[in-house]
Amino acid sequence: MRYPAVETEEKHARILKEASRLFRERGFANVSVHELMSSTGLTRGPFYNHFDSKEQLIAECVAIGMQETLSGVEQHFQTAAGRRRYIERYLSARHRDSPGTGCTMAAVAQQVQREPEARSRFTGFMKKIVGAMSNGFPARRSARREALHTLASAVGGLILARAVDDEGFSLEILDAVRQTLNKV
Amino acid sequence: MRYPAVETEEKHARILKEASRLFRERGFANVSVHELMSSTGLTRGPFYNHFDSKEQLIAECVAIGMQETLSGVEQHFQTAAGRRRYIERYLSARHRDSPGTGCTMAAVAQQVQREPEARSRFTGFMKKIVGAMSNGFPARRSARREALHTLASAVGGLILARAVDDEGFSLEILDAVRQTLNKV
DNA sequence: TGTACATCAGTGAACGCGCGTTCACTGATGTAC
DNA sequence: TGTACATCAGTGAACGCGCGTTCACTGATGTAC
Repeated sequence: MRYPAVETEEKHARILKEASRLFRERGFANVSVHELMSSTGLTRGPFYNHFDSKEQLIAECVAIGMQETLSGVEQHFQTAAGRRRYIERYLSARHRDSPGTGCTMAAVAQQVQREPEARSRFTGFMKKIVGAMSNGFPARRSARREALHTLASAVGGLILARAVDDEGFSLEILDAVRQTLNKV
Repeated sequence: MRYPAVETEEKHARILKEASRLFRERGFANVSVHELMSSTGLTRGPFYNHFDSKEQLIAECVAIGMQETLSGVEQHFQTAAGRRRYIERYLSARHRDSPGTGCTMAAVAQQVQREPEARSRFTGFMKKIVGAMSNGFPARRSARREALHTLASAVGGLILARAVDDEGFSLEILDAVRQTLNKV
């Protein structure tokens, strides 16, 4: 049957939002199209009314997540104090425990290699993020290097803190990276 | 039919070696038991003569890979010069392009979260690696923090360098992390 | 040392399962008159 | 404004596929006598 035109766009947005969360929480391969549609209250069929393929959905979700991070960085890396607060939050237990709403890089960096379209979007946004971060470092000559190193440390620290199954060790990793980055 | 007892152990070792390489290259989920056995020259059946399950094989492979890294760190982090050389090689294009024989942490950190047995082994080895790295930092008070931060930067840098599909940008990431770590 | 036979690492077909994707069908909505 | 009908976002069964795992069977090896 035909459905109200207003609801269609809203459903499309809901699929994207759910997918973006689930992909970050459990990985692309561990979220099925069926589950995704069920959690949006639909059956599996109409997925292909909304998207060409799962691969395309993945690419869109990566772009959406990276845009979120880019916006956050643009907003907070204007000043050294803002940068400090951003890093503080990035390397918190709370961020570690909520990958579904957290940084896309830390969630999908390893999986993105095997998804060409998503990988390309990932790369484009990462360049913009590094550019935005550079503004937060005063020394003009080394700003870009410092930005790249800060990004690698923060992403690496978060990934490792999530990988281990020992809470004390996990917090130690987050603390070590946070303290070192805030000394600069 | 019955097969020579000598060959059995050799086949077991070959499965482990192949799996360890393939898992790092393509991820646990993207290497099937069938493919693994084929590449060892066998059919799929006898996999279960050698291992209880794919899950158990994954855990063993993670342990083997982490042991390799631990040995390397123990060997090279005795002196500041050795540490420098190790980091230089860790953040090289060559290491980036050979995940199959490279660092297990950078290859499986994100997947290990969903494999409890592998995760536990990963955690145990990571503690030992951090301990071994600490010896390479002279300042006794901050050695452990510096070791953790160095590890997070190196792993994060390698993961991000592998994630992007732009060679120039990828090299820039490796260079930035390498230069910053070698300044300390 | 030679013979009889139990052992067990292999073979390869088959199992059930969940996956991404397709498609014939439905019927309230939105439109043309 | 009221009626006739084309539209199309849904439904839900079905597709082929590859997965991890099981199992009845094989026959040279290794062992007991």
